[in-house]
Amino acid sequence: MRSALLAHLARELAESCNLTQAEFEILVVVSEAPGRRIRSRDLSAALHWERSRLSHQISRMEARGAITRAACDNDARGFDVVLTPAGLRAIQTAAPLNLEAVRHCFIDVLTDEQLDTLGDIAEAITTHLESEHPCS
Amino acid sequence: MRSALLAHLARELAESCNLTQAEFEILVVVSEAPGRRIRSRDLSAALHWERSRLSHQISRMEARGAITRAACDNDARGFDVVLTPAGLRAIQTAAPLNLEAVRHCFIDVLTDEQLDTLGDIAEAITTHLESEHPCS
DNA sequence: CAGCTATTGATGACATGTCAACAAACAGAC
DNA sequence: GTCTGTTTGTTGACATGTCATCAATAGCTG
Repeated sequence: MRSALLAHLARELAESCNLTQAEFEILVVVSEAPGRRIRSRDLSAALHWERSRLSHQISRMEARGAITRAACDNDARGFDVVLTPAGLRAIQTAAPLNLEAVRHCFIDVLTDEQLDTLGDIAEAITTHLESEHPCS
Repeated sequence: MRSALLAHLARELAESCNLTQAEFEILVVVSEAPGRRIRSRDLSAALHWERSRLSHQISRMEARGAITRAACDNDARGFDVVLTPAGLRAIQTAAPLNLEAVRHCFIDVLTDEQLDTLGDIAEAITTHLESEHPCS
């Protein structure tokens, strides 16, 4: 169920906006950050991605023109990820469409009660996992 | 939640049995098939995998000695995937461990009521998706 | 049987993710 | 300041997944 749902959402995203799931996630976080810019380190933490994965992905997206790297103020090692106008347009187009898709395929299909229970389930499992694996 | 859970299970699988998620799935289906052999076409259908992906994966697993290709009776195009003794041992070791991990991280954490609801949720969404996307 | 179309796997190009090793910059102890 | 260990991001090798394409075979229709 889970994989079918995610595959469906990813497909819709790709078809309607020409965006990858990964690209979408990055754009969401960057666009929500103050000043529409965020340091690479914080981005990887927000996404729970490895730094290396993020580095590759940023390179690809930079090549496609959705984001750019900008010098970081107080740390010469890092840099800020900044949305280009094109990237901003992309996320502004995609976000409402994706929201609508999620609502249509997920929220609307379930009762309020089921949604509540699902929230409890997610919380229970997450808590349990964290108690077992504090590292990650 | 979902991704953390799956990542946790995959990690346990890898650590305890030296098996990939993909390898595990294949071994499960093959070991459950009559005669512990199954045709490639049917395997890809059972897993909802692309044939190409399966082809690559089978090549890799064949190289590692978990399975072999055997001629198929009534169709010279296809072949049967057969477990080697090593593959059989691997799945027989891994299956109970994985079952235990799932139980520990998932089933035991939830109430019976939550499990019931989760089943309903999965069914509702799956049904809805299929009605929208009959092709897949 | 001959000819056409569908099915089945394989393959190569490419996109993406992980891992280990690395260099540069930071930060604290001295 | 300098040493030392840590953090940050990059890189290259590799594993894996997708896509388009291909060859061989099946199977149907005349």
